[in-house]
Amino acid sequence: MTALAGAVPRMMRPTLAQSYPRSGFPLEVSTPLGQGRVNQLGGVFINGRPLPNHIRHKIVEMAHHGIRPCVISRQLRVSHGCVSKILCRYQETGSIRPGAIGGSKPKQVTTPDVEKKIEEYKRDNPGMFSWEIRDKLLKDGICDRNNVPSVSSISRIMRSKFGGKGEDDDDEDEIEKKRAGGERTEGQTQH
DNA sequence: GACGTTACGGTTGAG
DNA sequence: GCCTCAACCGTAACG
Repeated sequence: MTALAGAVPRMMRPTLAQSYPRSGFPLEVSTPLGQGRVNQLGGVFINGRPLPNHIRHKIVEMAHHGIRPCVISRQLRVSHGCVSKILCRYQETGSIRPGAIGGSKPKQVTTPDVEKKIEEYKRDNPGMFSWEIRDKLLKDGICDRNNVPSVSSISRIMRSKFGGKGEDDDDEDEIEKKRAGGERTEGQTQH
């Protein structure tokens, strides 16, 4: 992360494809969650996806009990780099949850201020269209032509704020369930 | 042997 | 509705 682009690589290592005997990873297992892979410790993981919440929870819990990271790594079959990362983050933020994956860098148009204003407009006039809100943001001087959010951004914000689902209580278990359900259906459609 | 760090391929989602 | 791209993920390996 802190590696500079032009810096001389400190270590030359084989590519992952070379490290793993076949198809980039050692083993592929079919799990209800889709593309599961098996790491060197025999643990199942999904490349690019966060570890399940209960595993993350367990890592923190075991660390709390004074169990050493290497033992946690072996017991839960999670790479020690991952254990170290999760514990580090937990110490810094107090949260075991993964960061927000995906999304573009905010273009500084949908600032909390703007979001608040959009909410306000929508509350005042629920029938208001996105383009009208956009217009009003300009008119009220909240944004100018350069930083006004796009119509699709506005409708996205409105969907998240007024979409009908209780967006605020993003309970971890709910997220887990949603994810598992979504991925299961995905798998089913493929299967 | 334990642990911090980094390169890598992969996934995700806002714009 | 599709594409792009930056941010994050976990693993493996180095030091």
